[in-house]
Parts: sequence; structure tokens; C-alpha cells
Amino acid sequence: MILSLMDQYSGQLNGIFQALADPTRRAVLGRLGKGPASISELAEPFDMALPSFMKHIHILEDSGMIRTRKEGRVRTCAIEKKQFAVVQDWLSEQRAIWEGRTDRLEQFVITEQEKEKSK
Amino acid sequence: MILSLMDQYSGQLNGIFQALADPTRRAVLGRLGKGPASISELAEPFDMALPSFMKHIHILEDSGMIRTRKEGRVRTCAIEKKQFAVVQDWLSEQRAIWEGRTDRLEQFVITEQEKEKSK
DNA sequence: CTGAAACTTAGCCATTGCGCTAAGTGTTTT
DNA sequence: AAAACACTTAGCGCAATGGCTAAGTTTCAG
Repeated sequence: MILSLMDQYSGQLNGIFQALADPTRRAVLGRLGKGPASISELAEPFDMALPSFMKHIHILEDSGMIRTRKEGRVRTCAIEKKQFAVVQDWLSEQRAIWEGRTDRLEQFVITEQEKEKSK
Repeated sequence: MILSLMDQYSGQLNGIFQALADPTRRAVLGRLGKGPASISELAEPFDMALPSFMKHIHILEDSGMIRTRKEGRVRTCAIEKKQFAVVQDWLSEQRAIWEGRTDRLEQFVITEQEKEKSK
């Protein structure tokens, strides 16, 4: 059960890191860090056709790094801060390995699971 | 000079995140967190031809996440912890944006953005 | 000095990634 | 009602990714 949680976690990491591997997408996240924005507002600084830009938005959304919602003809995007924690956790996990503290890692995972359950 | 620093930083992020976007490569980093290892030692857990595995090693090395050295016929790989800090810094920077904190670096970026707009 | 070991190089193949244009859909504005 | 706006869908082209096999190269063991 920790295993399945870890697999899910790992699957997310593929998408998240892939999403972060592009400068356009990182710039979009930087912009959204200051607050929500529409697609065209986000696209404006980039010298790119709109459909090309939209692909970046889809990748960001699929990775869970942003959330979008359409009202009327405008789609508004917002950052999903939770996903940054997934990256942070992976980094922490890695450091735990360096420091030979794999036991505490398991403890951490279990603790997080309990937190989830009690929500 | 800040610019060249930023470019280098951003350029590095492309490679780093790309490297981290693959589960095989993350697993290799996990293994190397416990200490250096040879190519064949690292490759052993994976059901993959050696040349395929070597590509992952090259990508990790190019991204700066690992360092390798050949002695005799054996190439030994070790983790490069410094590169993890680059990711950590990016995360911190992102949080700083959410929190509306503008240190010198971000102030610079925003200023440049405004300059672009007013062109 | 011959052969096994540990990579290494070269090249093929299928899929994915990232850009484009052209045309379509649904909302607002005039 | 017509036009403008803000996406959205469809499909093309090319380069990069991630796997493979076959055939080197270099080093070490016997």
C-alpha cells in the first residue's frame, strides 16, 4: 500500500518534471505565481502561435501544475501550489537517502497517509 | 552579468528537469545517493540493453546530476549533489513569487519584462 | 597471447515533443 | 444579424527520445 502510493507518486513525477523541462512552461508558472490569468494574457509575451502555446497549457494542466476553468469564451488559469510539494518531497527523499535515513522516509510517508485519511 | 547567470541557470534547468523526467534515471540517482557505483552495477536492476542504459547515464552526466570517471575498463559514477540545489533554488524562487517577495533577482526579471512590454 | 569483461560506437525504428497553418466553435460586442 | 474575440480542433513537418542489435575497443585474467 505504501508501494502503490509510491508508484502513483512516481508516475506524477514523470509528468511534473517533463512539464518543468520547458522554459516557456516555467515562465508561465512564474507568471501564474503572481495570480490567475487568461490564456491570451499568458500567451502575449511569447512569440508563438496560439495553438502551439495551448499545448504548453495542456501539458501544465495534465501534470497538475495548473488548473484551468472556462467562463464564457475565456479560460482562466491558476497555479496549483500543491504540485510543487511533490517535487519538494522528492528532493527531501533524495537527501534522506544521502544521509542514510531511509527509515525516517517511510515514517514520513506513513504520516502523510494518515493525514490524508483523517481529512 | 546577471543575465548570463540567469541564462546559464535557466539552461541548466532544461537539462536537469529533462533528466529527472525519466523513472530509470531517477532510480539511478536513488541508487547513487547511497554511494558510487560502476555502470554494470547500476544497470543490473534494469531489463534493458546496455547501450540503452548508457544513454540514460549520458543524459544524467550532461545534466550535471552525476559525474563519471573511467579507471581501467570500469566507469564509476557518483552523484553530484550540487545540482539538486539548482532545483531547490528554483522551487524557492517560485515560492518567493507567490509570496510577493521580490529579491534582487526577481526585481531584475520583472524590470526586464516591463522594458519588453513598453517596446 | 588469447579470451572474457566492461563498456563504446554506429545505426535502425517507433513514438513523442514542439513548432506551424487552416479552419471550426461558442460568446460577446456593435 | 454580423463581426470580432477567445479559444479549439485537425493535421502537417521535423527533431529529439528511448528502445534495440551488431560490431567495435580497451583492459584484465589465465
